[in-house]
Amino acid sequence: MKLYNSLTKRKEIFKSIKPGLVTMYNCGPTVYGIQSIGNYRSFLVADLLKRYLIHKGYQVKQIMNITDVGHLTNDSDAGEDKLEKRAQEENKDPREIAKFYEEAFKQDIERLKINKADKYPRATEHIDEMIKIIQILLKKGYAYEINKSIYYDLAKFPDYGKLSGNSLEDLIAGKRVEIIPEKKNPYDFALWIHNPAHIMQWQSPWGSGYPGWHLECSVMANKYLGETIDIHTGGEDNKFPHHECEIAQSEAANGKKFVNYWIHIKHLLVNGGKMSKSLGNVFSLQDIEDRGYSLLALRYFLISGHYRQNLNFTFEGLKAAENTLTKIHNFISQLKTVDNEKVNVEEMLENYKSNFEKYLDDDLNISGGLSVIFDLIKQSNKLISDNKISKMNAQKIMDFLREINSVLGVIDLEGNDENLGVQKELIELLILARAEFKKNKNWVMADKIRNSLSELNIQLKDTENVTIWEIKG
RNA sequence: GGCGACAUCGCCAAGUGGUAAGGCAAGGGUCUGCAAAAUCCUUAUCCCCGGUUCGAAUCCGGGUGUCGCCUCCA
Repeated sequence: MKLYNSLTKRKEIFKSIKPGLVTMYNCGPTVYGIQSIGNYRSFLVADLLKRYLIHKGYQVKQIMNITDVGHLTNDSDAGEDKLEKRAQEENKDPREIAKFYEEAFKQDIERLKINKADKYPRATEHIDEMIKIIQILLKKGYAYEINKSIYYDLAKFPDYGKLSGNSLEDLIAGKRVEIIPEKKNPYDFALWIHNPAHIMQWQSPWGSGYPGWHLECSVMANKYLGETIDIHTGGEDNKFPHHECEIAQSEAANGKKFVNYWIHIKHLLVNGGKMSKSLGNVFSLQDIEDRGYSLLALRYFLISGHYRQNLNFTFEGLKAAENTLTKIHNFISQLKTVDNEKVNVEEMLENYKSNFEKYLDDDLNISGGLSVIFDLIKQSNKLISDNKISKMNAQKIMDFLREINSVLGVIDLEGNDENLGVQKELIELLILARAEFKKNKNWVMADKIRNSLSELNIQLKDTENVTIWEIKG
């Protein structure tokens, strides 16, 4: 399988450090508010990648950090901490805020059917390790102390910028770097910040303060996954400076390569432009549901665009995704009812499977992967209408879809079968009654049953032999 | 000002040298008591200009346009 590596800027054959095991670190959320669907796009890509690696037979060890100590809005001491800001607005302790939104995040993940990472370590629970790495960097001469704050001395790390394409000279030339007099060089970033005004404080060898915001990822990746990890994912905005700083910290401290494959996920746009609060186009999962769309449709939408391409969110697009899913689910309902003469379906499925993998192997070519589903549906429908699909064949197709869905997670394979209990039997009883009415050409009663069920959100569909039903989405 | 990405049918989106997958939407037909579903058919020469090549959406150069990052952000 190939993955595009942001570091080398080309697709590379993926090879894990240890055979059969992949270590993956995902930049996770800062829990100072409800996460947007944009955030979830990047988490969904990590999920897709993990699911596919598992499909390929790897064991995947996945860590996603929870940032529960605020980042500064800039590297100066005067920066504002988002968590603290929120805490002040809501008149609460920052820890309360973080806890509340972390919980909300975890619920969202479940609702989006994102498989859980092995661990979601919190930044505030790793302050000791952060202090340790700062001490190592100081000892090795990569950092310096000024006024009880510690800065990274980037002049000592010439590789800085190799990920984003920036160079230190460019950064100065770019003149957006704010000059903070106490730093040796304007681009040096903070490892430890002394600022009595900050609410959250920890003790350190340099007095009380709080850690620089790039440290947590270096520390947690190292602690849970090792000094060199296979894959590191994050939104494209993290590439610079965050990931550059992680590299500088980890590689200087450990003397080893930090990450073999960097995966950066392009941003989700809304109506062709940046998602931003001022434009009022930042949507949460709740917003999506409130407008009557299913989260499964959202998952499909967010997953259906290649991760290295901006995906443009519109409600029109979401509607289209929902329609597409309906088509797949209709096919499954149909599949559950067939029972005709036999034809060998295994070869066909083998073919689709290898196509699916051929696409996904190529840097997660999701569009190609999805097209396999539609090809399968088209071919299967033809076989069904030719009465060539037996119950056993239908089962095999279902098993195939289940396998693919272990990677995609966008198909509801259970459909009507789940959580209905007695209701299910009642519905089928009514369908039976309607069949009698139909046989006697009592269209009034037949339509009455159909319409009444429809009002209860149960859609009947007459196929050639039987009537199938499903819950309306 | 610096760094980077992208530009393919009405919309979304594959395709990285051999004459354009797939989804949505639209139109027409079949099936059906009607409806829904299903199904069949129809719709592009790939932003512009120039070059390389027997041959380019695919490579090179130059335009134009869009988007992102450079300050916390997935």
